Amino acid sequence: MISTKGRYGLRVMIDLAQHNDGNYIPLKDIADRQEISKKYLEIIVKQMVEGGLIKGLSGKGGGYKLVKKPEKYTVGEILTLMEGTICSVACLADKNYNCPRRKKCDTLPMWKEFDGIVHDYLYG
Amino acid sequence: MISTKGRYGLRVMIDLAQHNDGNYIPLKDIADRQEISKKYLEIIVKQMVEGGLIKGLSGKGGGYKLVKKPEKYTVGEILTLMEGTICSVACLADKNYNCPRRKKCDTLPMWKEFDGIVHDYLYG
DNA sequence: CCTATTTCCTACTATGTCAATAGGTTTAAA
DNA sequence: TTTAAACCTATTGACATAGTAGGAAATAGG
Repeated sequence: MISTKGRYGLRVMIDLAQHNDGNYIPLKDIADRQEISKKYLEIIVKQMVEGGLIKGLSGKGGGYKLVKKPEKYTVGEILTLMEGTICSVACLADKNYNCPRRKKCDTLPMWKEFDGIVHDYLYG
Repeated sequence: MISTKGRYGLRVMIDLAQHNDGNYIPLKDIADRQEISKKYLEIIVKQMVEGGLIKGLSGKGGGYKLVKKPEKYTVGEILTLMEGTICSVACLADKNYNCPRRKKCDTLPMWKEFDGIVHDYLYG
């Protein structure tokens, strides 16, 4: 289940795309339009700045803006940043998670196929 | 992310299908084969009995068995029982969760389409 | 009837994540 | 220099996860 971080993060990105006129957009405006606590959004946009999805400018006239054209983003990259991973099962989420049963697991192939379908939709 | 309840539950179902000879299969055997704590599996199979996926028989010679033919089950129904829901976002999980923004939400149509694809794969 | 085996039941717990809130500091434009 | 904005650290209550513990009830076979 995608948490509020992923859902709100996506809505912030769409809001920024819809007001993508070159200016920095104050978080307050986004919070008002999206009806989400500005304080909580601060945590979310911070992650997005650190992840390189957007950039922020402090001070009067400051705010946030996209770093690339809206159409260059995928929902997948936004959700992956906010959620840490969008894998359906832990077995596939972390390369270091080497399940000792992976050679004989009857469900792993299904999970891999499922994960592929999810990825195709969100990144495609 | 599907939790251990969903993943283990599915593995129990497959194990029961692979040993579906009419006899009741003791949980100990399943736990040994699947290398999962029998105590933890008790919680999981209890849910599956209550959900009507399998039936249990107490006492010597007892255990668990499927209530219908293996091919009549879908992964979706098993995961839905174990996880409560397999919706990708809370906005779609609960009929009673009436988001006040649902009429104007820019992301809801995307989530609905995504959920449809997930559903098609898991129940199809 | 007795015993071994199995399900069934209640309770407990440590750890972590979620969804924020609170209050302040720094930055930069006008 | 004022103002408006990002930026930073910390805290919190509620809930879910992933089990563990110990026993009671049921049932088949001898």
